[in-house]
Amino acid sequence: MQGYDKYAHEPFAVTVDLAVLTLREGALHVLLVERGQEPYRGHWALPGGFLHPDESAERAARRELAEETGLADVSGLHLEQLRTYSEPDRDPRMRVVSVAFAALLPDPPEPHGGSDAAEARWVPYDKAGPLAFDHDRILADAHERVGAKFEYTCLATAFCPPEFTLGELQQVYETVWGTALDRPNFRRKVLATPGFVEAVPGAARLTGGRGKPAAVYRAGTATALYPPLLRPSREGRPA
Amino acid sequence: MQGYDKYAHEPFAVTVDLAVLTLREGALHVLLVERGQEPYRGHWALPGGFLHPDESAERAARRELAEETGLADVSGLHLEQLRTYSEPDRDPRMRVVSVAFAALLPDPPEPHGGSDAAEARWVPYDKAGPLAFDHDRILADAHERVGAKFEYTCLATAFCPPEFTLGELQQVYETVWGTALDRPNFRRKVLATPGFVEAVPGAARLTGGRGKPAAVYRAGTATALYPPLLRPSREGRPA
DNA sequence: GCAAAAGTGTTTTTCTTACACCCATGC
DNA sequence: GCATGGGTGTAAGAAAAACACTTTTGC
Repeated sequence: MQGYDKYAHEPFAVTVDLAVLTLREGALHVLLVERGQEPYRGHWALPGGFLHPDESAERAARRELAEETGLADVSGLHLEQLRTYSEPDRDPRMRVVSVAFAALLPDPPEPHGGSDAAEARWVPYDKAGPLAFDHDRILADAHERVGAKFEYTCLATAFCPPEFTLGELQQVYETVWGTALDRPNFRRKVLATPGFVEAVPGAARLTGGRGKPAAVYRAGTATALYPPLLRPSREGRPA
Repeated sequence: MQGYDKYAHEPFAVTVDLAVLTLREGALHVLLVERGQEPYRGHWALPGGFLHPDESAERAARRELAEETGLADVSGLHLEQLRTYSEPDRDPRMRVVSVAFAALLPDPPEPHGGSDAAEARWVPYDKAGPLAFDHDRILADAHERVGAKFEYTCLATAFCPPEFTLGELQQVYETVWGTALDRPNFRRKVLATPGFVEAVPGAARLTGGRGKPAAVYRAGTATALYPPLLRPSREGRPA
């Protein structure tokens, strides 16, 4: 941090990139925008943009998220800084350092209409083809991070609407992890963690058209999950 | 990522800040430098510096680490990106976005002599008084991150020299977590995880002057630790 | 009645925890 | 001998995993 003047005149552009994840019809989706200019014109990319002079990366991410999704109320949504991508050649035109975030939304908040000219769209995670820049890696990192945090935090409720059933919460886990979970054990685990969910007294909802109506819950106040709820598959888990 | 020109002329300075941690005489230490100029002249701060035009934040962090510690071989050392601090007012003079890293060294690699003019010194973690800028927070975040990663990765060996005993490895855990662990259980856990440590065949070392010589181990190839080795205290654990 | 989804119970196994105890060394 | 640190054994408890079974709804 000493030697301010030395390289102070080698400025960098600083951007945020957003991996906005949601669940639609039981599948993980990501918000992508189609690039309207070079480089990568016509390719899909993660939404994002430059930091304004007076805002932090977190604020910039929230602003971009609001702009891209058309949502005015993004205050309560989960936004998590992933890491910063700074390879010198990650943008062919100029030196761009990008602070990446993962954002979690309950269901499609709206089909969204971005304020930017470029088209934006929810795309199934698996079909989010080759993206522009290093966005494939950012997206993969976001998925991995979210999956890992599901193990030891109550983050999964961020994918759920204000009121949800345990079956829906379990589907969130199963979709993000890509594995099936045992329902009885999942129930017990969630209910045994104080503050993970809290029951909505009278409510009950019919989920699949058939079957017994399910009890309705709200997200609790707890953030940590102890003991953790570990993913079944050990293979291919990064450090 | 669209709209390159919009704010492209509001450049930011980009720096790296390093929370370099090591264990000396059973206590966690952090590498600090004394600032030779305003602001915070005379205060202690985390080492760091500006990104060069052609290097990534990771490379810059490694370069600064080598410069500050006087170590030529910092290639194998553990360097982990923490997060990026970008509050607009974090530096009173100009807009500086800083990518923070945590670095783990086995013992003092040397008393180190920095190439920079400012004095650098190992300081006990607890006595790392109020630091310049937001470095107190960065340091606390680094400690928390390292402690958390000890639970589910084999990271602790990064604090150990190439050859170490299980008692020494246990001390690493105890020092970073600030809690005592049960020796028999710790042993079993470590040895039950394939690839965490591997025995050095003939070797044995006398650790405390007295007592039975301990078997010597090397770091294994595994990175993940499954099942995890969870910290005993659940209180005050962040999300 | 049947299928589908929610919810309960139980058993087995695995992991954690808390100890008691033995071994090898320096003094 | 005895203090010190390394290493082994074991039994109780907690948690995870597997799976059988009941309940309530729509058709």
